[in-house]
Amino acid sequence: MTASRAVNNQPGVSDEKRAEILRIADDLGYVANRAAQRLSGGRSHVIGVIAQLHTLFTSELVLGIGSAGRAANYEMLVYSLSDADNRPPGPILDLLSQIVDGVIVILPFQSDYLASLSNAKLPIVTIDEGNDAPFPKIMTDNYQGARLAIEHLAALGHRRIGFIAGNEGLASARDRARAFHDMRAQLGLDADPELVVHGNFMQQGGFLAAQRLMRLAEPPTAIFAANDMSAVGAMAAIRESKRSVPQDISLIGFDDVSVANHVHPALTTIRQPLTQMSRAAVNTLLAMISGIAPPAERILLSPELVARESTAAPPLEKLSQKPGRKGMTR
Amino acid sequence: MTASRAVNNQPGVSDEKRAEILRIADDLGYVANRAAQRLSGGRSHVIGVIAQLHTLFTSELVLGIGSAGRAANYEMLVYSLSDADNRPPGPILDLLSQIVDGVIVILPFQSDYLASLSNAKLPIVTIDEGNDAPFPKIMTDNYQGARLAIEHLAALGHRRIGFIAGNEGLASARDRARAFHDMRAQLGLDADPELVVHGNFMQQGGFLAAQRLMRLAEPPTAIFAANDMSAVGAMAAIRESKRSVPQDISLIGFDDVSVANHVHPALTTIRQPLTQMSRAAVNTLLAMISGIAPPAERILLSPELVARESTAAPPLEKLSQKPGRKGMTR
DNA sequence: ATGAAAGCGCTAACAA
DNA sequence: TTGTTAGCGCTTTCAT
Repeated sequence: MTASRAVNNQPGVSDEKRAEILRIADDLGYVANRAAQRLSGGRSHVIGVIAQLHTLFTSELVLGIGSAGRAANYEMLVYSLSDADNRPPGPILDLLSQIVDGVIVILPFQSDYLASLSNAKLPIVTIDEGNDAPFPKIMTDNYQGARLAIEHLAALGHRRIGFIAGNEGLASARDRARAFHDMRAQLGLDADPELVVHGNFMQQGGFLAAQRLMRLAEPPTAIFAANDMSAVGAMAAIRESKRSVPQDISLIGFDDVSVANHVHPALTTIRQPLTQMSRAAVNTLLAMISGIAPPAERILLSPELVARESTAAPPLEKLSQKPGRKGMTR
Repeated sequence: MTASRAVNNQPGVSDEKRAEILRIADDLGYVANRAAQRLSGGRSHVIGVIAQLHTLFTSELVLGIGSAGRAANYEMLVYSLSDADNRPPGPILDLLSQIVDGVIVILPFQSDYLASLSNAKLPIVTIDEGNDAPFPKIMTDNYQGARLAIEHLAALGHRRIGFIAGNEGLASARDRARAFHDMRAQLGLDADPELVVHGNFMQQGGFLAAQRLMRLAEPPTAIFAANDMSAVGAMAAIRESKRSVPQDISLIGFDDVSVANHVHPALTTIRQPLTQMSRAAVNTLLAMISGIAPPAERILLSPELVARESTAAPPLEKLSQKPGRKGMTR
């Protein structure tokens, strides 16, 4: 009836009638039934998010998507993937598609998720990965970010830089590793293979990794951790080895998750533009929902160096191996 | 038609017909439309969760609810409250009620949330607060937990114990504070009011609070932080003051969030039985959905002391002020 | 044991 | 500009 048009701001209703209808609707405390809207082929004005809520980075991203959505008058519902969840995403998408107009997928650690996503009949945008998937992908330029990190350390005078790698299943981790190796070669830094250790993007992995670096015959003077949580773990291991950050060892992370700024010393890191990412994801998705072709197959956002307290010049006695300086005590 | 009965395991279908229907359904890749189920007055087998995803504790609880739900063949959808969200919960519940069979609310920092929740026409269970709300509440015995913490410290020999309080708007924080004061009096511990400092359940608040404690003319030999995140912040402040945990200062937290075990030294803490809590919440909710009256208006779960590395006996020279011992150097 | 009819709240396509 | 009709996928209730 006319009421539907009025409530949905659609043309073809006289101003008086519209005002009257809205008044009555308000009096009645009318709330649109989104499920019914969707069932009858319309739009529910709800977007779905599929995410693994295990990391701070993901939670913050979800929060950002929520705000961005709300700003566009869209509600958000989250489907939380459990860590051990190996079920195919098909049924989940089926469930969501009954309610939401489109889905933003923050890719989980387990890859191969994309394959089954591809034949969904719902607008989808992915965040943080999915190189060869048939829908738009929002990501930070991880390669460029890692370059910034190494350049920062090199500019401070570090030549022997350790690297705590991330989860190899993730493209983001691979890009950061690639940049590390490239920059190391390019800048002529110490290429000792022992300086590269495995991590898993989590605190504990960072701790173990840094422990190994600290036990090296000649430990690095700086460490680049592939994400902030690893860096926080690394910080504990460095302290445990009776060294201090940044006096003895400089430490830089990646993400700029909120803890980075609350840890002590505050962590120097590469900021992923979370707000921009969530906004870009929402905008792209809404465009697709409106039938507009996605603006770009891949949106690459620029990371940024946030210099805080955990990086400094290396200790003087290690500054260089130039003859004549070696052995200086201070 | 008969198909509905067959799919829903309802009586009144011959075994052959049922088998045939299920086979065909499977062939067709049939997936029930939950929205339609709900629209027509049935059950969607989806539960909703309203939560603020800002703290690790909340995220872990949500994950737990998801598993518990899945175990009972229920899916879960999360509505994420943004931190600055002051909108009344009414519309959110309206939205959710179109999709889910019941809602678990993890109460956000802003209180007064309950009032508007009360006239919902949907089964609701709250976690962690809501003393005088008209629905079941699941919570840990915070008072008892805080008692365990103080008793642990006292048993190690501490007499001068600092307390980093939590967000006063939360009943859980108030209960823990109350227990601290009661136990202090009961055990005859040092009652210096300067030993109690404000916190906000977050890392940064804990850091600031511990800083104040460390600057006291006579700092405490042990600190009880009202939650783990505060404790992690406090640990940084203690270190910054050139003291070490637990040699100089013992530290105990509350929650047993996953980082507690990954921090170094690993944090002694009071464990909230997260799995039990989420299971209890889900079970209670499912019972209500089935029309069974909730088993209890309030389910109180028992916390548990998890002794790790951050607590120890106080330094010998501070052990007591008994004449004749004072001034001992070791 | 099976099926037919009606309706949940909406929107699309059409008629007036 | 307004209203009517049909149908989205289900679960009732009431026949058969």
